[in-house]
Amino acid sequence: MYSEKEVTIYDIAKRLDLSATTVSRGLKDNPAISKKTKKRITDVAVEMGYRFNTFASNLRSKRTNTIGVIIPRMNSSFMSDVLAGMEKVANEANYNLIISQSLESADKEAVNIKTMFNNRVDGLMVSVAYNTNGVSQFEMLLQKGVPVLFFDRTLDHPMCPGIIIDNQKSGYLATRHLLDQGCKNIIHITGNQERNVYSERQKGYESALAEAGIELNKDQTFVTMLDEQAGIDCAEQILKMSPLPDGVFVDNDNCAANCMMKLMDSGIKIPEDIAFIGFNNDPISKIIRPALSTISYPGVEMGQIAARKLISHLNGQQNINSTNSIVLRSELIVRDSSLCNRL
Amino acid sequence: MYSEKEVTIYDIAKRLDLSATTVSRGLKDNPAISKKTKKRITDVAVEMGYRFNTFASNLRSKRTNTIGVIIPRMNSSFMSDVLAGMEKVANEANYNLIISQSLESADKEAVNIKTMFNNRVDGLMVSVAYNTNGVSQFEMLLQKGVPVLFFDRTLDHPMCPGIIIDNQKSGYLATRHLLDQGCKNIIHITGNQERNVYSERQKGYESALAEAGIELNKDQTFVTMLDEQAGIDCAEQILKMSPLPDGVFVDNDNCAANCMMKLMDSGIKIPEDIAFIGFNNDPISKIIRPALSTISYPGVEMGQIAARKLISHLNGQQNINSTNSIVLRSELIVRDSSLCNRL
DNA sequence: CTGAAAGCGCTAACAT
DNA sequence: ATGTTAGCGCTTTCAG
Repeated sequence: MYSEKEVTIYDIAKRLDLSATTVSRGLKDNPAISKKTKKRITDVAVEMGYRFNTFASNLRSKRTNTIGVIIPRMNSSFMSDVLAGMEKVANEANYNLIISQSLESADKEAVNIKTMFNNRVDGLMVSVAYNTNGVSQFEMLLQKGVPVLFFDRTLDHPMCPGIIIDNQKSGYLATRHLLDQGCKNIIHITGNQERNVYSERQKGYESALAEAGIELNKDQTFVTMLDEQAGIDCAEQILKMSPLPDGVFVDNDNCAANCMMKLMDSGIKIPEDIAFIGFNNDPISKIIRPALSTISYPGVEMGQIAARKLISHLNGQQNINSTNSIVLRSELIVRDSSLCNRL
Repeated sequence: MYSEKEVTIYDIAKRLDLSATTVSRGLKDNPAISKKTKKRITDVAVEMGYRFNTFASNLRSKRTNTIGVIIPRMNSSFMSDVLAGMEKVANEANYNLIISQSLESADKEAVNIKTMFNNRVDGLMVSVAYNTNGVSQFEMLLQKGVPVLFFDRTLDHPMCPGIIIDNQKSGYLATRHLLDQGCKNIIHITGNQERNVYSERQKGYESALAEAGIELNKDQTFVTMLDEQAGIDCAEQILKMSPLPDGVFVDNDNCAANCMMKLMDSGIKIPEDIAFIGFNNDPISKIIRPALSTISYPGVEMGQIAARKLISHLNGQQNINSTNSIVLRSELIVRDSSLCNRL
């Protein structure tokens, strides 16, 4: 595989007439080594083209300084923000990140967990797939003392904290905003109710309706995959409804945008006929016309907090198990798609 | 760190009164082991809670079965497709992927390359950052015989093939399409001309203008970061131009969409006043109104081909150095944003 | 501040 | 079809 022979700390040691131990320490800013020796070591290391062997180190020290991350997909601006936040904190604390996608499949997620397990990650941060069922797949990690932390889409487990937003309140705020605009017949396009993020938002939707004295109608909650196709399909369903709804709350901006455009292409006026609000504050919400009202939540911060929490546990500064969940702030952003003012 | 003591192949060997070698082979589908023994081994392994130690294996075998991927960002639908393609091929060939983002920074990219190097990736696939300069940062890998392959945003190096589309032709097609619609005063919003993807598209733009007998005007080429802000900034610049351009070709759909919306917000009619065409066939191009004409290119396929190429080299089936580049098909997609028909 | 010795868990090479 | 031996390159432990 490799054309040149690898340089080891023994080669450096021989050259400098030192022991391998000293070289190892010198390469690592160990305080027991004098500045002078340290400099000689690093200089020769560079000169000889030495590269650190992570495997030997990990094998010996039984620590990998690696944190695993499993997410449904990386192609959303929210996830991209989360990862950026995690990476920053991890890098600063000298941890590497291994990132893998479940592509919304519980099976693929289970494989990813296993791979992370075999790769001996020091800890794991997960936002679970659409159809994940139960938490048993994490037991092997927990039994070996590998901490697991959930963010955004969480599971309930006494050992695993979750970093979340208040989805119920956000769902309430979104629905309440439509009600305040005079909507009386509001659809909620949501996802698998096993996922906290969607069931909580549904609860918020329901409580806002209840507060306004509007009876809950099960046909007005659409459980979907929340992808582009779902947006289009929902639009078609909505067009068949009679009377038409006068407001739509969608748990994902991308899905909302697709739904909205399809309706507009069919002659529906937004927000005059139907008011819209999405979720995530994805860049797309600012670009479409009418601009999409939405709920904003802080991806970068969520990633940073998750990583910080996990790393402080790994470093023994703070036990993760004492935390149940950390709730971040979310915010209603009003744009044209919901400003119908029917009152 | 770990609460239980790790089970090794020696533990399994002792329990079954076999040698560690046999256990190692049995765990690996080595044909030299009888089915019966194999089954006994795997059963006991599961029972004892054995987990394979990647580090010991890598240390000994000097192979990691890991391929590194460095990309500018993962938050685009194109990159997401590329990664999905790579992951599929890699998984099937029993390779793992380590993915990292340069966030368009050459410095961060250099750090990533170093990390990949230390992690002893068997090979590396890279789409370079916006401002990457030269190829020297890859030399350390190449010197150790680690193959490097570029995709989409490539660098010129005799040892490193590139998987690309014909950017010049695509730029030509986009510009030519605007010309065919009767545009005579066409802006090209592009990126760093050191990047093949942008300089080639610029060449295509220039050749289409030349063919139409239109003189090239340097002020009509905007070199930008091609992000959302750039789209807005360009719109502001365009509004100050006199006469206004009648066509805009943008090297990125997201930037194009932002530019277009800003212009429309300022009263410009698209495509009547200014025709627009983007690049990438990002989902956003289908959602905005008018729908954005664009150039489509196959992300999943690009990822698959890149991974296949690299892996067949690693497996010794095909030498990578004999290939200079592989060019995939790209395609003009006409939507409403460019249908002005001024002829 | 530095060193000697041992061993992390696996697999390659060479037996049998 | 299975076993023996040795060693991958590092860090830990104990000793100076």
